Amino acid sequence: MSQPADFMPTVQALVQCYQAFEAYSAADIRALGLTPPQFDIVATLGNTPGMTATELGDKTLITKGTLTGVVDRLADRGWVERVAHGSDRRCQIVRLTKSGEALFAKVFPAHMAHLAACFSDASAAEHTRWQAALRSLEQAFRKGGA
Amino acid sequence: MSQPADFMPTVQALVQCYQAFEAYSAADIRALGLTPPQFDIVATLGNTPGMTATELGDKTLITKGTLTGVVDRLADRGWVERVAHGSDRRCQIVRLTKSGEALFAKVFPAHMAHLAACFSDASAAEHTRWQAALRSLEQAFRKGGA
DNA sequence: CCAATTTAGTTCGCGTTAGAACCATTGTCA
DNA sequence: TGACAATGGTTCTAACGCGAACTAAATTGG
Repeated sequence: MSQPADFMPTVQALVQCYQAFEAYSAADIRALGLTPPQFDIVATLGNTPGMTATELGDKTLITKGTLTGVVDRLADRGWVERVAHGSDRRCQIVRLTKSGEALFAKVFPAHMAHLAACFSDASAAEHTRWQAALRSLEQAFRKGGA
Repeated sequence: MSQPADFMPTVQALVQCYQAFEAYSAADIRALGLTPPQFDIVATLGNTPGMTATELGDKTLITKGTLTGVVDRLADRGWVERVAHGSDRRCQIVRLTKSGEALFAKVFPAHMAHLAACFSDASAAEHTRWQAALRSLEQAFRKGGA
């Protein structure tokens, strides 16, 4: 049986790593005038013809209740719009407006460049190692719940 | 120069791994009748004589503005109390009440057991590998910000 | 073809979050 | 000692976050 002393350092390392990323990323996004979920949605809608709210929630891991409010605020600022779905009157397509596309063209490359700065001297082998570790750790949590 | 195609898979793996952990952990904590930050505070105060709010915030990574509200709700339920600091009238010591200690004795081992289930067949070598990967990735984000 | 179920989104309650403004107390230093 | 900065907490605002209850529309099964 696994003891707390064995696995807690791993859990703490995960939490601290994530929070370091989150702090680094969020500061940049806020400086660009968006919140992290707002950026997430604009980035997901960029270069697409739009998608249903459910699809958007699946891709961004934002639950539908939260999504309504985030999309509302983006719509208030004129960056996204809701249009009717052709065949299913329950659905609404959320898509970027012209102004939203301009925003995407500005903030997406800027944020990618900001993240790229962290990895300027990371090798492909390091990325492989990070991804392998993270995916196996993720599996542990998914399996544990089963 | 590092390209998004190189590092985005790593970032996505981190986010997904963290969210898998968070979902797994939070579901158990809520079933125990607490929210994740509340558990964090009770766990931090357990087996201690109490500490100042600032210290508590440092250990739990909860900002002071948020901490006031979380401690308020824990105090409303009778699990923690604020007592005056002997020498500095600005400080308040937050500590578990008798009832809070009983809660800690119940929920802390329960949650540790819940997490342990994820790692029942993880070797010490795997933990070492996970921690090394997470710490080096964390360094990338901290260095990037400098 | 109609009742029962499912699905899409919104709304609501409660709690968390960061950051900024604010007050009281303490520390610094000239 | 007396202005002035730093520190400890609270309060405020705007935005998330989840789960549950709710409405409307579509699907399914008899």
